[in-house]
Amino acid sequence: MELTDRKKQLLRAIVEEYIITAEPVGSKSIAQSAGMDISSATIRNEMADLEEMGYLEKPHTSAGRIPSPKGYRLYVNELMEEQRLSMEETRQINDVLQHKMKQLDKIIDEAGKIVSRLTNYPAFALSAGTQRMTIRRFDLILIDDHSFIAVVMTDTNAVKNKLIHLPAELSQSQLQLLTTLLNTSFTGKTLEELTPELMRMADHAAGNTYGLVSLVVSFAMEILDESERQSVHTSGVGHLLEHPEYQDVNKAQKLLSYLSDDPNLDGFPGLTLSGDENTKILIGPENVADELKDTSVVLASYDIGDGMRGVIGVVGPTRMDYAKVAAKLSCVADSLSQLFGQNGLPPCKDEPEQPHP
Amino acid sequence: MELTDRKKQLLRAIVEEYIITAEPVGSKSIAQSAGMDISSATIRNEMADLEEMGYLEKPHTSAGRIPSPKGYRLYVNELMEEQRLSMEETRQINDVLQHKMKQLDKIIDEAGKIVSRLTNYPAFALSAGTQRMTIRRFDLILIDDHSFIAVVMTDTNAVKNKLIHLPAELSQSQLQLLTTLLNTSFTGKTLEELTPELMRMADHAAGNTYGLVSLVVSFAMEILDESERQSVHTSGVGHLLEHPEYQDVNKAQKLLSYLSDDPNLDGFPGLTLSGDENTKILIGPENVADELKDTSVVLASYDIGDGMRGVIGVVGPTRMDYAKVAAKLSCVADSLSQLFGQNGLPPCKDEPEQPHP
DNA sequence: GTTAGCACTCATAAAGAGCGAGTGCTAAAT
DNA sequence: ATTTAGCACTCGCTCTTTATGAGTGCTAAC
Repeated sequence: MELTDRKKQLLRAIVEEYIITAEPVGSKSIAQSAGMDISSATIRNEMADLEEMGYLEKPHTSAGRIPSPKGYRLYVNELMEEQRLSMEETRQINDVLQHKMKQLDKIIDEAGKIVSRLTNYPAFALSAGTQRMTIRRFDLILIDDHSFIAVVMTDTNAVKNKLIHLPAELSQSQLQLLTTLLNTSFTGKTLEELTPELMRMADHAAGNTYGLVSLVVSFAMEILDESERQSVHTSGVGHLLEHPEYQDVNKAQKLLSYLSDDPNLDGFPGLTLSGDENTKILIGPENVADELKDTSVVLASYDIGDGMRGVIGVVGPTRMDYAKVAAKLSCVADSLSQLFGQNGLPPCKDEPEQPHP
Repeated sequence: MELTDRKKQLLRAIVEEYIITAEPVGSKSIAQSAGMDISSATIRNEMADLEEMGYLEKPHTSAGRIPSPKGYRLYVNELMEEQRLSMEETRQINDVLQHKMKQLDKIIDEAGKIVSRLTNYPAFALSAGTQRMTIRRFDLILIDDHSFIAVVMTDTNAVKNKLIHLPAELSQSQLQLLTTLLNTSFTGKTLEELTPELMRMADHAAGNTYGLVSLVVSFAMEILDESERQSVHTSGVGHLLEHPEYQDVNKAQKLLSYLSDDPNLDGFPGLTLSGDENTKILIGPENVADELKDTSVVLASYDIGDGMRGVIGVVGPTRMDYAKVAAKLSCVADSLSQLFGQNGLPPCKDEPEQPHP
């Protein structure tokens, strides 16, 4: 069977109608609304064809048709018009993001909230360290004779610190020595390389020194570990219930707990986003996670700098306004990329004000 | 009308029955179940009295009775038996908390999740800085000739840092000078005192130096501001839909968005927790926030050390197993207090391992 | 290839019937 | 003065029935 141009236009009309009304669409309403000048009977014939080809489905015999996942897929790939946001909308997105807090995870969280508010779907955001990180530099600051602060900077310029207390006394000169030791032996190493290095050191160092070193190094390992692990933030889960497909509490419940009780990362969408694509749409069964099998996900990725990418997305029924959602999402993603790219040092954004020269 | 002892026992039986079944309870079922040896007719009379006194309500003429908020209040205050958790349950709570991550906000988040899983109600956690904080100490670490890390330690021993880049060049000696300046002029000041101090300095300092100082100080102000602001984490919102009172999607929706789209702190429960109480129960209309008017909240507060207290709580229908929930919550709160109290320096918990002496 | 017409299907809404849990009241029993 | 048994009455549920109407598939004419 041939997928004629008219069939495509018809499919498009049906998808768009269904996106708005959430009701199965019948031949008649299409005949009236669509610009095409054909009768409902003809449309019925065409619709029967489209159904046979797998693009449409009937919820039951005497209802209208709804798009199948395959139908949505065709729509997304070929039929959908890229939606352009108004200046106003774009400005809003940028404003809020630029304005709000400066910490990486706060920004990401905030971005999720914006997306959710913008689209009326639950949103999620995950930051992914796709690359092996290493420690660039250690600094130790003496606080009093029983405690010091360890400051660790990674090669992606993230800086973390920790206050460490000791039972034994500690002098400035000891600390100096320690700093040198750390900076010569443990910089430039990945997470996996740190443990063996620590072992090697254990052999030819004083017990005392070794103890201190291992304290700081294990803190560094925590940081690397945490930064490389991906975590999901969801926001706006409440929006789910606004949509008619989730009036059924059971259905909503399932999805809701999947989203809010920190999702199992294994099947979570977005991890599979390959490097060259910026947005991705997963329709119904295309999702890996069981809980999302009749749910669609729209994803956009953004650049955090230094080879790291983050992913932000929304979750909703397969009847989703893909065009609009994709546009909004990609705007937010761009805005994020820009925000992070701004000074090449993402996790520690400078103040916009510069000191007097 | 007299509130006899029998009436109280009756009320208690009704509340407990209703907590389990979520159905209005009739005179007959009480007559059978309750240990009291009285007939259903007598119970009917008593129930009519209780209703007149405002402890019970009828959803409609020919249904059983359900407890009114006033009824729950009496139950909570006088009738409820303190629930004791099994050793096993207590151990679990402690284990998970002790085991999991070491960062303040992560712990709090985790605690929320545990509570939610434990009670099957959505939980929230908020950390409250009830006390004015000040900066105890500044350190600046030179990275290269255009950037340095500012490390700031508050009087509650929280340590934060930030990487700062400059257009102008920077030397180690300049940085040294700056550090001294900051430590003499800006330590021990509260958020409000910092701005005037900065102004004073502006008068008699070189423009260059002033610019640098103001960069670091405004970072310090951000920290103080953020630490003093309260924020809410919610978890397990999905559990809401498990309960029959939220089968009505509209009802659920309202509460859900209130909880998940960061709640307006103004009316949020828990802020009013006065110093001497450890747990608090807010029943239906006792809540300030409109969205919670027919919802109950159980709160427990825990000690973060240094005069700071955090609050953790769950949200659910007024038909809530107050005894059990309160017990679990208070166990988690104790566990948290202990966790933080452990070494007197909450936000920067040490490793459990100590270096060899 | 397109359209008009018509019989057929089937989800959904509205209306009615019957059920039964629960109440309030009255009158007898303790 | 309580307590209890008995009984008529209420009213939310559920189940069934009926009606409605949107939508389809098919056929025959254009």
